[in-house]
Amino acid sequence: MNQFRESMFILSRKFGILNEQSCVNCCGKELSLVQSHILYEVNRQNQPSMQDIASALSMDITTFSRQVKNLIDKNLIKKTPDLKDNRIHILSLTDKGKEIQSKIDLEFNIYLEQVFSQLSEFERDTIIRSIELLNISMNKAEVCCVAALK
Amino acid sequence: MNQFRESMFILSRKFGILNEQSCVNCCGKELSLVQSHILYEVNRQNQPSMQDIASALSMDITTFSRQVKNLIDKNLIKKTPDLKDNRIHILSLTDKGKEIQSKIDLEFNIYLEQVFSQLSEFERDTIIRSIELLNISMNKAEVCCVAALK
DNA sequence: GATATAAACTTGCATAATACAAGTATTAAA
DNA sequence: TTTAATACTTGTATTATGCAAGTTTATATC
Repeated sequence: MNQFRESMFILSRKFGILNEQSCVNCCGKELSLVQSHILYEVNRQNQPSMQDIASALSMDITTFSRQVKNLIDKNLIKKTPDLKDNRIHILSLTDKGKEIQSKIDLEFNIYLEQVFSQLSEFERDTIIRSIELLNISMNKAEVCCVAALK
Repeated sequence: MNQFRESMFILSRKFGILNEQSCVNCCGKELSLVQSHILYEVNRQNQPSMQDIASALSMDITTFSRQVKNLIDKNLIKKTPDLKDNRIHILSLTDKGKEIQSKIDLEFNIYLEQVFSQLSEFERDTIIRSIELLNISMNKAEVCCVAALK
């Protein structure tokens, strides 16, 4: 139990560093880690609203609103009013946003390949399935506060 | 590869939320998440210096220095000069710090039990070993920037 | 159809977190 | 005995954060 928490703590931190490094390698100080997360998540989701992304990143909506403004100023994100409900703003990446996003992705994959090259096919599969299994059981367990993330 | 990143992204975020919730449940607004991480890490390591903890949490040393000051003001942490080298300050938890730390631990374990109760003994072991394996291969791979964390 | 309620954001504001530059104090190296 | 390096601290400016209170649009109630 404690062993698990400790390992997860370290893994999380390392994963964070990989993300940070990928972001820095790509864009230096032009883009913060949080902003790169927003690009990542907007790219990942389908026609997401502000709420969708903010809650996926568990960010306060007001903080998020301002970060989106920053990203629009940098011409990385677009905000389109929803046709059915004008309160909702759909987020999407601009061409430049897509470019940056895939550049970060590339940087990340370079690191990831180094990590995975240490492992056998079987180990890789086991790890990926383990992480997915863990996510699933977290979804089941925490109805109250963690269920929102999929 | 992308599947891995996506699952890890979600897992990291959920783990972060569990940590945050444990921290909030324990101490409300008395303690920030970062501060709880410091307590956790000081408790985990043996006679750690400022540098040790700052780098384990990949925090800037100046930011860390100020957070330590906050925690000393809250009477949760002690700073003792190293006998052999007076530049180095060894960190340790005060009694109150230990108390808070184990209270957060308790909160965290309640969540964790809910998660693990969804899983079989075998699944649990596989998950834990997978995460450890992943940590090990990350250590091997990233000599440059991630190797520091153990 | 008018009014009340709620949802999806935005902005004001005060506080906390961050990191660079430049400092002090102590130890190690030349 | 200088010189350099390490371990930390403080000054300062910038950014991030989140609550309160706002606007605008949609939904529910009568």
